[in-house]
Amino acid sequence: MKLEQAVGLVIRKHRTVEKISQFKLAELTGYDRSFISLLERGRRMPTLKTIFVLAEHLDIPAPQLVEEIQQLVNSDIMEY
Amino acid sequence: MKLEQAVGLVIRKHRTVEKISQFKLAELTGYDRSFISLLERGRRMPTLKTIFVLAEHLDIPAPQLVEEIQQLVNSDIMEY
DNA sequence: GAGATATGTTGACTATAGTCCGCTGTCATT
DNA sequence: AATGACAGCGGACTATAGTCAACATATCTC
Repeated sequence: MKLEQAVGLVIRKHRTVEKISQFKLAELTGYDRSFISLLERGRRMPTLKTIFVLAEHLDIPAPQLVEEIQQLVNSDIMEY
Repeated sequence: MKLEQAVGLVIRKHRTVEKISQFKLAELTGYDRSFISLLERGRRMPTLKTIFVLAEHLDIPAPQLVEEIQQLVNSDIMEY
């Protein structure tokens, strides 16, 4: 799977687990809601800083977030 | 410590451990040498993609690279 | 002291991360 | 059917990641 897609899936997964809306996550992190949407749909590649900020507010260590992303990238899961 | 500084230190550390020059790392990763220099001096915040590419050619898992960066950020080490 | 290697630095450029605002569609609730 | 919460999506914008060429300095070796 493409890196952008993996990033989006992992972010969305943790956001829904935390039961918060894109709006709320945007509010928490200080990012724009449309940007959160772009990230989750795999249309943007975040900087490392963004990963740290998101991880913090999704209550997950940044390295673990990256780990999950990497596992998705290395998997054979496809999108269509 | 600032995130950018931590990124720079960790990259440089692993590059020197691997005993390769900035030039060589640039060649391996496909990035510009001046960009490697900027990163190591904490003047640029890489995207997550860049982290993955660098990690691959520095022979270290990306999550571990991020882990080391986080530890530096959370430490009390100062630069002056 | 000339040449080779490694890094810093900078200025101008291109690509893309991230903002802001607004409109659309969907779904659930009343 | 109206309202409200939520997400997709667009265009136009600003900030910054990453390129490229060039010059400077330091060190080391011959």
